[in-house]
Amino acid sequence: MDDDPDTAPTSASEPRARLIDVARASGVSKGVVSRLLNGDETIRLRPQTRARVLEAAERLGYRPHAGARALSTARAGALAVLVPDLANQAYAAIIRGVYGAVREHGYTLLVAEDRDGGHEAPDYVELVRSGRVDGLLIASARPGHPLVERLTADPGLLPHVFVNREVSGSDRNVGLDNEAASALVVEHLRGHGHRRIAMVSGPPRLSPAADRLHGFQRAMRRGGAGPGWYASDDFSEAGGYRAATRLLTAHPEVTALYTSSLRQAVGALRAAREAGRRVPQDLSVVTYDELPLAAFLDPPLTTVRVPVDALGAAAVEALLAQIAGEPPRSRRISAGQELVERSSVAPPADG
Amino acid sequence: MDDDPDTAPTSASEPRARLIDVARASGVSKGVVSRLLNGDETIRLRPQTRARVLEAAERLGYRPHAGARALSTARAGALAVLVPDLANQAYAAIIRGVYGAVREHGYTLLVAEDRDGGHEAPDYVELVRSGRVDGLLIASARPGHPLVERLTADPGLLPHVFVNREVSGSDRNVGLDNEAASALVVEHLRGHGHRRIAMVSGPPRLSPAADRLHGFQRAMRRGGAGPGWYASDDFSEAGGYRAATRLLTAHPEVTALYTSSLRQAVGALRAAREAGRRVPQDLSVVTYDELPLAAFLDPPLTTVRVPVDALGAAAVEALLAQIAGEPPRSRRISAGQELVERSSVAPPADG
DNA sequence: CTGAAAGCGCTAACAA
DNA sequence: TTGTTAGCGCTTTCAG
Repeated sequence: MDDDPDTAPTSASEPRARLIDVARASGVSKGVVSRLLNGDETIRLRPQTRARVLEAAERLGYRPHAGARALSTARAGALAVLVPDLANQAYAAIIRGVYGAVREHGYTLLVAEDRDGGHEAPDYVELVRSGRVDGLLIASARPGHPLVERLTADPGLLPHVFVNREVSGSDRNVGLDNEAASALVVEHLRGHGHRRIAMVSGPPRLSPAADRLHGFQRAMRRGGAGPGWYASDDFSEAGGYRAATRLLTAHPEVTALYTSSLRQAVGALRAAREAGRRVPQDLSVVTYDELPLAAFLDPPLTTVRVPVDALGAAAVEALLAQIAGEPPRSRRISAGQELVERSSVAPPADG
Repeated sequence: MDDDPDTAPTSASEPRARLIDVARASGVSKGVVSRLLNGDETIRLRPQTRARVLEAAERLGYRPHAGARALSTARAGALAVLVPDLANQAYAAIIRGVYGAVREHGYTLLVAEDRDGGHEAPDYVELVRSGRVDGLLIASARPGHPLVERLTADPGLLPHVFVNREVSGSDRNVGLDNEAASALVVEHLRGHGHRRIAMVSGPPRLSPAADRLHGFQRAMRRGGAGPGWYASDDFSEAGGYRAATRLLTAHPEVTALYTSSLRQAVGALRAAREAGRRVPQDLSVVTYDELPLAAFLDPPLTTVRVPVDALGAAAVEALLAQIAGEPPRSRRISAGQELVERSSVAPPADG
């Protein structure tokens, strides 16, 4: 993969080496070079020929032209990932997970921000139809999203998977076990003696939010303490602030708060301050999203870490399988969730 | 640009329409369609022919194949932007700025994370040499970076600009006026009566960090209060924490802190807490990076906003000019900096 | 085992 | 004003 910058022709004036240049330099035909370089198993060269070709390719710094290849194979060799918000670290984590997997498969990744109120949204379908990418990893699904609606109406339109956010009715969802993550939190809190737990939930129509809430309620009921309270709002700081404020005023007896995103946690922390409640002495807080910031908040937050890399890998594999013509199927990653304990959880004041 | 999803052929089975399909459907030749669709001025069709072609293209949902076009024009129609850290909101802002400009020029943008300790770094040169993109917007430059060194040794290797982080000796830097931003902060603080101001600076070898520090010192001297104190560390939460701690213990007389990034500010806030200093009563804080999080910290932080969109636009323009064959030249955006006042600044306790 | 040649979809130079 | 045609660089089938 790597080439040596010292031997490769790097000067601007020097035109890029083409397949035919390598062929000529090594005294064989284009076909041979192509097949060899692409790892064609059926090709049987005598060792010295093979070495000669390889050496020439190396020496000339040969790189296949992506466009030419795309033209003749009808494959772009690239995938695109759509995230709703680039400024959100949680999506950066998803992108990284996806990126690693994409590279491992020798593909290029195109990252696009598919914002909610996005001005005139770019046409992602076009990305595929123009042959720039072979398929879409969609992490920005939401009800009413034009692309999602088009895709649910006609799933065969283009290869795609929905990452993290599931689309009901689709057989191309790749997600995490959000319910289990919530259960982990509830168990942790109960283990510390909390019974009156409230949850700051996300937008109810977004599947991860709904699943986290559902998991929370199930775990609470399982613990025999009723479903607990909750308030839904945006995944943002402002959303967390509002929801936590509502919760804390309506149910002052709450001793622990579980927020659905780190950004919400930041807002909830502010709400707690304004309500005059110290964390963790007067209120314990646990949040979804294990990110560096969590360790630097006041106090450092206990979080649930979820296997984002595995998510990315699974999503890419599902998409590639689809591109290869296999029938689509949804997947859920459930292993690898864990609690990261810091200092935002303490036993409730009244035991 | 937009096509109507209802009339365009969306079914998977339907093969994509090619240029020749449009030509046949409208009874003209490929050349005509190509020239018309590409806005060739010299072409003079009779109105009804033109309408017929346009209608056919629309009806068939024609999208030029990016690879084929790249092959015949020797242009990919795409650019790549390299950022050091996707999880950093500051770079998300840069990406957005760049993205807008790229779209306006009808190009596609490829976002890549070019991490410092990045495992085996992908070969970004390859991105260009393989014809996948036409040039690189590099926001991840740092001393010792292999790509940067290669590019300074041989700038003609590929079209590129260094965004935000300048590379000394290069004539392809597009940056902000970091010194002016710092001056703004110092003036604001002095206006509130502060004289003993310290700065939490970034890695000294990164140009924005050095420039911000330099601007700080100049502004301080200009105010006749000596250069002020400073401590350098990473742009991260941990870096801000360490530097602020050092500053606060070595110079307890400091009444105001200026941090070089929002992440540093988060760490500095923690350091202040641990030093028993309330913000802003005992210590005022102002930071670089105007981002949503700033409003939700405790207390909400006063920040400097810098014109990131203009940065992106200028960078893209510079790169496109270079691709078009114009001689490269560096640019600096200086207008549009402003202070966003929140509640982390108060007059010093001792006047 | 290796070479030749067709063709992927598009642009642009040249004819008509 | 519009049509024809020769590539762009690569893969792949089919001969040799």
